[in-house]
Amino acid sequence: MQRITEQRRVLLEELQATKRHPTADELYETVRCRLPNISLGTVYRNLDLLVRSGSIRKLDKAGGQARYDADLSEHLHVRCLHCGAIADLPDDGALKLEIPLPVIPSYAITRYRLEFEGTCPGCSAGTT
Amino acid sequence: MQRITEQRRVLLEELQATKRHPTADELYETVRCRLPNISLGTVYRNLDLLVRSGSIRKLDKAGGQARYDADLSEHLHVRCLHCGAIADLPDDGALKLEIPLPVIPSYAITRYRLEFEGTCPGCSAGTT
DNA sequence: AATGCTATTAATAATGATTATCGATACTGA
DNA sequence: TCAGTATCGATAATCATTATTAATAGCATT
Ligand SMILES: [Mn+2]
Ligand SMILES: [Mn+2]
Ligand SMILES: [Zn+2]
Ligand SMILES: [Zn+2]
Repeated sequence: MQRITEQRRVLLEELQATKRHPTADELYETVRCRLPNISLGTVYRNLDLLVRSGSIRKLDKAGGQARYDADLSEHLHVRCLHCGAIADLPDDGALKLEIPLPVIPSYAITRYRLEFEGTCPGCSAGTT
Repeated sequence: MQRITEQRRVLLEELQATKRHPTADELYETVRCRLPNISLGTVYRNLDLLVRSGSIRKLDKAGGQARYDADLSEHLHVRCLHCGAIADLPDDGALKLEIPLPVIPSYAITRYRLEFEGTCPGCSAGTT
């Protein structure tokens, strides 16, 4: 009962084709080249469906637009504080983080959120 | 030129008097007992001023209300996925996390966000 | 005390990302 | 074929937060 519509398929394809962690807005612009009549609501609806079915990840952020990632492999992100762009951290080398879940009486801690922040190459070039 | 208004002082006092990490809304209700005419905009404005002056911390969250903390000591938080409540992690014992900032060429990584998630005692009691 | 200056306020409107609604359309399977 | 329903595009609504604005209050100088 979960159809594979053109809109959903193209959306997933375009997200899988980029390493840029685009926002719903950016994805909307991209997808419009192939589906000129798609509406922004459809983009949001299908991104939500894809997240819920486990096909993509949502990288949300207070006070800004969420970004989406079709790379389901375990990896961490760094977010630029100036432009909001997200980049993958290479997990080669020193970054083998093992974060143990804390144990608190009667509190069931199931997971954590970890994200790095800084200034991306583009924005540090502008701030010369 | 930064006056210490009654509204600002009471707001800070009430936040310092609780361990509950209240939202702007909750703080608004609390403060109205002492300042019945305060407006929600004033609460937001002064919380923002207090954050910017380093007197309190803001714990924001995508798709929900931000919460505020007057405890400036270094400590971590756990957020309940059901009710949104935030609790402090006791930093005694095993939780001496040392997270090294990753080094990426031309990317200036300055800090990280780490937050745990789970189910608080109240919500796990309800889900019996 | 009177004047001028500016920070702040309460009330209210606006913003912006996301979600909900709805009538129309397109699949799907009996 | 045809009922049932998933999805669509368009558009309105939501909701936390921020901006605007006219009025007021604090402070300094005359
Ligand atoms: Mn990624
Ligand atoms: Mn705390
Ligand atoms: Zn940047
Ligand atoms: Zn809870």
